[in-house]
Amino acid sequence: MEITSNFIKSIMEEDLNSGKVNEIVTRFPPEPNAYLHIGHARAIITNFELARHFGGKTNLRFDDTNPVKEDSSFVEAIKKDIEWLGYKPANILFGSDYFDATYELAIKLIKKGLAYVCDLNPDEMREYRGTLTTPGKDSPYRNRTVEENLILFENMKNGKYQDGEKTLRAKIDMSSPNMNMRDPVIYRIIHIEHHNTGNKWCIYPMYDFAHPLQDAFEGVTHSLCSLEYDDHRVLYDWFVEKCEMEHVPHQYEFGRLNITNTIMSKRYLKQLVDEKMVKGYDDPRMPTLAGLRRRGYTKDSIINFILSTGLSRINSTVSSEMLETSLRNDLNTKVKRVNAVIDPLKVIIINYPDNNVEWIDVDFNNDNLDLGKRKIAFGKEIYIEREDFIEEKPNKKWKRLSLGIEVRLMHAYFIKCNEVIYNEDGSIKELHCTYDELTKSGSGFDERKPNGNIHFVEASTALPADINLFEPLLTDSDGKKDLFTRLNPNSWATFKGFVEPSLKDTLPLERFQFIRKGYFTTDYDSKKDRLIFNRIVELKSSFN
RNA sequence: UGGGCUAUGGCCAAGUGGUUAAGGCAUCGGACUUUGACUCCGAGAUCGGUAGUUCAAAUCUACCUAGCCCAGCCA
Repeated sequence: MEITSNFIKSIMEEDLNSGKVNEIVTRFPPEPNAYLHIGHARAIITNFELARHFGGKTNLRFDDTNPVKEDSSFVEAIKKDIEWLGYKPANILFGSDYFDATYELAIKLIKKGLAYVCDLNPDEMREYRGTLTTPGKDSPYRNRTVEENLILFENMKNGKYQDGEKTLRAKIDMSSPNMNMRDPVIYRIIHIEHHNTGNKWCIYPMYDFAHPLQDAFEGVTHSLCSLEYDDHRVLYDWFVEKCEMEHVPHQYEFGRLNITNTIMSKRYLKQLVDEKMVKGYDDPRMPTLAGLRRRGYTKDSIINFILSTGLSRINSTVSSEMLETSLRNDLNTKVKRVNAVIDPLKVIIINYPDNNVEWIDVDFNNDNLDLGKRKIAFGKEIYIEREDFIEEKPNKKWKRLSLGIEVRLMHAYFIKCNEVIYNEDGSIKELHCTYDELTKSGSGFDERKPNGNIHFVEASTALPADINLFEPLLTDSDGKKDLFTRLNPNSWATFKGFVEPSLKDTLPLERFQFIRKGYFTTDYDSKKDRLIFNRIVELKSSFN
């Protein structure tokens, strides 16, 4: 799928045509403090696809300017996710690669009288900043001399002060209606080991200062970010200008992507993992890229989904059905379609010979014959889906099995149900049916139509399997409620089912359509003697 | 009268003065069907509101309304 028309694409076209830039250079700048989720996929895909469309390039740059929150384990996870999506960064970089250069630029600002060391503590600074409707007032330290600031800043760098004791601030305008311009902090003191630079530094640049400079260092032309940075843009431009950067990058903002029934908050995702409400960041119910991968989503389904949602300056919420549709479209003709019974109900064909199993040749996928054929078994005892039987046909629309009703077992015979055998508790134990030898599939029989077609597996040859079905993690979307009270107790259900013999040697992440039941993938933990499948999505259904 | 941003069918989203206002998802009809799947037909908006400019406006102007973001030494 080609990236659709959007406002950023238009800007890039104009910039290329006007000669403002010779090449499109973008970057994806994750902070290595969490796993990437489907919301991040929009940023990744937009940056990479746009650059690719124009023959440009994209860097992966870890925004690691705050060592108290960041960790190299996240660096590896993020790299893996991007690689999985199929994108190859032109360069893999770290904000911390530029700490020396950034430090020099801070000194440059001091020398130009545009930055000063401030002794205000956090409470005082908040007080001096003013409010949304009232201007702030100048820090008492605002007019220190360049010489004094230079010495103080060097002392900061050399570890002469405690965390929080001093900051370096840009000298802009304490009465600006834009809070970001009220002398923002650009360096703070943090005595903690950094995952990349170790203990070399005890001062770290703030995002607003570091980010535009990093973009400029790398020759980024179009720096894409989300809407909430809109009123940081003037500050972004201020730093690029005042630091006299050779390359002048420009920031453009787009809206975040939300999906219905999906948790898109780093904090909540972390809480789910930390409090063991899920089995980790790659739990198949998680909207992390790692979780979606384990769930069985293909990278193409995710990319196509993102591209199909478009891009604008609106924070949008698209239906989760769109993601599901994208997966179905991707897999429909690509994967084998096989028989699996998730919630088995035993059926005995009373007029079929004992101890006999016949094998039937069947295409793996009618719509893609290249996938080949396999043999499916039929015999005296079979399993069908418990939900495919109701004693009394409820209405004319019911296209499954009922007492006295005849259906076709796909690729095999018509069967008619004659008797229901019950357990002591009144539940259905098994069904006694008869089959009609004349109705064998492929025989050309057309004397009568069955009341629908259902799938089955032959009992003696079927492979037992754990089949996991998922529902959304939360029961509602009221973000005000406590996470615990919103948890969906049915988000993970495991069934003891059976699959057809052709799945004997399946490997993790192989994908199938279980006929009439949805798309499934073989779980990472699946073994030859203990098959495990995860449902990716159900098939679309106009029933119910 | 703090600043900024946004407003096209149920959800996304093209469209930048002249088109019957693209497309996708969802929905509702219908055809087909050995998956109630797929596929194929068909159905739906006058563009937040009001007033203007113009031969002509979703596209320009003004005003209004609604929503989102900003007061971290987070990003």
